[in-house]
Amino acid sequence: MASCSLNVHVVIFSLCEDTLRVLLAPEEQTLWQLPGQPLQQSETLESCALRAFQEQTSRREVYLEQLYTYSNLLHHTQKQLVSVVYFALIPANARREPSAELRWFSVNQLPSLKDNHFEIIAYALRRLRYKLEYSAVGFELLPEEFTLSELQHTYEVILGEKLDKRNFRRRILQAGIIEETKHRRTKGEGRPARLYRYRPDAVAEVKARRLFP
Amino acid sequence: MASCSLNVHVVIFSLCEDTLRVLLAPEEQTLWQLPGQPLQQSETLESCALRAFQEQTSRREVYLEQLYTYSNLLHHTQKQLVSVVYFALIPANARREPSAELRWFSVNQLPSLKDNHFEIIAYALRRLRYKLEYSAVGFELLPEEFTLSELQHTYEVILGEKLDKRNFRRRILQAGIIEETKHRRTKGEGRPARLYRYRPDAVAEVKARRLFP
DNA sequence: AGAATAGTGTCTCTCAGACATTATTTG
DNA sequence: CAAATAATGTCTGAGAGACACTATTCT
Repeated sequence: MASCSLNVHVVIFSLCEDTLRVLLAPEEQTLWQLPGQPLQQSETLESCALRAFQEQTSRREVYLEQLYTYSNLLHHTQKQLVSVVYFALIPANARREPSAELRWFSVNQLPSLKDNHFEIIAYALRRLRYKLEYSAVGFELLPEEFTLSELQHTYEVILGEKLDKRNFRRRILQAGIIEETKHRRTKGEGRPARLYRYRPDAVAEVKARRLFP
Repeated sequence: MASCSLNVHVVIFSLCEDTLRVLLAPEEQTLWQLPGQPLQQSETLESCALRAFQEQTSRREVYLEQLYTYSNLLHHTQKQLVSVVYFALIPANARREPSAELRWFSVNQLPSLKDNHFEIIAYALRRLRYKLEYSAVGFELLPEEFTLSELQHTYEVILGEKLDKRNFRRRILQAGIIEETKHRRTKGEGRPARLYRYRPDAVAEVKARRLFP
């Protein structure tokens, strides 16, 4: 194929101040876009996606997952636009001040976006919510050690609903994917909370209920 | 990016003679590959995928879903190979004799495959099995009207396990995604079976059980 | 002592899973 | 009437969901 520009974009989620946020780059005037770049000849799609937000995190390990590949026909220029989109999760503590002109936007208050980037973010959010229900992806937004209240709060922010504390604890514990540490965290107020950590040997994906059959 | 060849491949599943099969094209000697072709400038990814098996089916509507996008660095040629893979389902009755040199292979007895096509098929199969459990994708392999035994058999072949007849019927019926027709089918032997049809207004995706609520 | 947050147990109701017999047709 | 396939109902156990009080720390 003659002229195909292949770009890789990343939807980067993080939790700031009780809202789920997405990192966006300015496009022009009041128009924003997802961070992204053209695929280089010497890299895989994944390493290109990694590069796209490397400066945004101090973590070696980052949750990164391929989301979807979009194609757009730009009729006026007769150009074919192909974009491979990833989504990534960054814990608040591993985040740096956004470099350049990048800014964190709440998923509930997005600015005007380039191309179909709004649709892409909506899809990424749906996928994140969906994954939360059958895998252990929620930990990726938290520091290595966390309290159960923090974990529950993360779930609540992403799902956009309140959860029952006792049911949450019961299930997350008997799922066997986190383990106690010897540490506690105190906010200076109230009873200090026990810290937990994700069990690296845990089976993160759990079988979903079978609907059919 | 300078030289990127962007191909679209399709994993086409169908049910023949009690086995789940994949349509493959000969590559060279004893090596086979997934049907595919380079993306044209004037088409979207999806229409390119559709084109890749249009001659394989007489159906207007075909179940087609994007699977994953793979990138391969071919070190010796310094070329970048990007392949967007779709998977498709064709009902046995809508299938034609494979054109050209294409052949249907049982997923349990695949030949030697080009590049990472074995991995791709394995992933497509995993996805198909997974989808079967929370969506109504099984109908896409059957004619418009089908008996419950045929439907159950489809599930059994794909999942590779026997299912309980009563539980299967109970759940598939109370899920409300199929409806009775007035027709019956008889094989000439045994009691004729009632024919059902997929309800086009049905909500095919059902909520999965929440693991971590 | 009061404020703040952490931590804990029970009951009910739904639904998945196991299981065997009767009904209808054809030759 | 024999053979073949279709169709149907019940019981049990696991777990999701609703719900309120006690425990620990700090000031």
